[in-house]
Amino acid sequence: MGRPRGSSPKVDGQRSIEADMMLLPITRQTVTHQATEALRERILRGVYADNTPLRQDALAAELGVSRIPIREALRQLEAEGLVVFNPHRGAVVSSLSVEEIDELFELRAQIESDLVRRAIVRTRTEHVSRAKEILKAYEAAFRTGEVGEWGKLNWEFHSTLYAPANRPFTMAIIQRLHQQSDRYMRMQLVLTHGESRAIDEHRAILASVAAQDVKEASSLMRQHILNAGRQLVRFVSAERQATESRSAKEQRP
Amino acid sequence: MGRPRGSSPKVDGQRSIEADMMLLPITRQTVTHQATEALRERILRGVYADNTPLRQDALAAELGVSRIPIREALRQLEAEGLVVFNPHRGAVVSSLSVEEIDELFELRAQIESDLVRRAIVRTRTEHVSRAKEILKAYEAAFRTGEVGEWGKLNWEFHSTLYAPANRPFTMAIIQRLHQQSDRYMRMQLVLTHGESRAIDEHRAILASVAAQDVKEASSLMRQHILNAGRQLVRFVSAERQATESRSAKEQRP
DNA sequence: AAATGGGATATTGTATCCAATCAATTCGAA
DNA sequence: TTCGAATTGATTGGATACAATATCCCATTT
Repeated sequence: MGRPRGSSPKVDGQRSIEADMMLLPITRQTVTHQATEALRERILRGVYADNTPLRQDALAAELGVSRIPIREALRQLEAEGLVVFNPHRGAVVSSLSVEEIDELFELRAQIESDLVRRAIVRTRTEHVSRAKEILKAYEAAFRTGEVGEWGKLNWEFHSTLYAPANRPFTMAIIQRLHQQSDRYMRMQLVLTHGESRAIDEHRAILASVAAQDVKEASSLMRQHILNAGRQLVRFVSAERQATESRSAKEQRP
Repeated sequence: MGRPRGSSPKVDGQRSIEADMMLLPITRQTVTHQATEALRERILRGVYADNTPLRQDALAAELGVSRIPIREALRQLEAEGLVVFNPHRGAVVSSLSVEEIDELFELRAQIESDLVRRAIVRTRTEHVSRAKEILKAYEAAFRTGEVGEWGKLNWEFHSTLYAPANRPFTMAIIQRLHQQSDRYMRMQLVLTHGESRAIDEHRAILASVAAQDVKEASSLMRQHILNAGRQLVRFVSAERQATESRSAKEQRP
């Protein structure tokens, strides 16, 4: 599933093509696709923070492409909820209200607790061991403060547990919800040096999954997500309160 | 909402502008936005059926615009799951497998039964009367066979019941799931002249909502959606079986 | 002080051009 | 004949240049 197409070498031409193949093993993707991924990555990693205006020319220059793929990428990210378009005023990185964050986590709790319930009866030992591996990497990233990796590994852990449920449709939706929530979780981790409660919760979840305890696993997952949500809502509220009063002070110094 | 722009006559010149203003009061939308809506509408109404290739040039000519807004619209629809891109081969209208349809309805049942549960305690009489109005229009459209209106009214009915829950995030997701499912329901209605079971179920749901019976409403909603899903899965399975054996016959006559 | 009227700066959209790629068909050889 | 390779035709992917809007800001005017 990894690389779309290994070769199709097309030796025909002259000869430098082979050399190119060596240097760029495979880049078999359209520029639009690459731009979409690059921009999504930057938004998720916080390079472009909330409400950052995304100027087409600047992005095009930055990625070394024309504006066409940039615009298509932005449209796609708009549909994913990561950017918002204002006609003739451009795109900005989307921002979730506290209420939306709260709703987001409640929705996740509902869907994901059901997913783990469905998955657990079909979970094989290889799933568990794979989840265990990911958890190790996750905890390492947590300790070393690599918040960039954190989000990806967190999703990998969760999705590994859900995979046996065989619900591709639901998974796609949940992945987007994870994207949104991880964006703020990452910020929280950076600024608070992270609570390690999530680690314990992950371990407990994995243990109950390994033990095939459907009820327990589902319940733990639900609480895990709701806990994270509550914590995050508190954090974001405080954060916004702070910046708000700060900007108010700037207005009349 | 019919035609995006009657013509774009480009009369520019001197004075016909006033006349245009009279005819088209204000169309304050970007062409990309209009193209997106036009294409989405056509896909949902079955003008472009499953797996129909969507040629950029053809669509551009059809809508009287250039290829750029078409491509951006297609990207957006791709993110909505209505079209699928194949690099260098173009976009085609997406098609759901029977398994995906099944999953889709189970997911809807889960989320929407919860939504109505949350909504019901905040439901006011005006919500109920509005839902009753929509239901009347819905049944009328059902009788007269206006399957185009059907999907829209079905969504309006459901969303009216969910609105008091105040869950914009969840609503956006559910709306997309409705889009996907209505696409196939519409086909079913056309070809089977429609079962009227949905009408009875809708009435029962509305009655339980009006009676503030949380448990009953949630349960009815869940069954309503699962029923529709089961019915649709049967229909689509049979349909695909038929066309499959038909095309097999064509291959060796 | 409020309203008006330009620019300046973006985005939005069109038009053209070219390269890369895929699909189909033709061509050639076993 | 049949299988495989090369050619061709059509389409997408992408760049560039340019025209058109729309918004924001700011100076000017009333």
